[in-house]
Amino acid sequence: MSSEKTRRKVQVLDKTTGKVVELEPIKTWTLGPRDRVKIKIGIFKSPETGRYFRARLPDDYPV
DNA sequence: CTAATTTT
DNA sequence: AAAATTAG
Repeated sequence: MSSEKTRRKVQVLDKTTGKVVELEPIKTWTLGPRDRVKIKIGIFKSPETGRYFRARLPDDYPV
């Protein structure tokens, strides 16, 4: 549906406000070149500004 | 630059 | 089509 599995809240730095907030990602995916270690990315919408922003997720986030 | 993904 | 996200 949204991401996959039980999406939980993550502490992320809201790049639009500069504040740290706990949000659920709209969607998450892994990012990285084929032969490199991949990182996890989530897309969020700031509750303050309504702006979208992406942020890295913890490596153990259920994607 | 490469990777995926979405919003602008 | 561009930007943004991380790091090797």
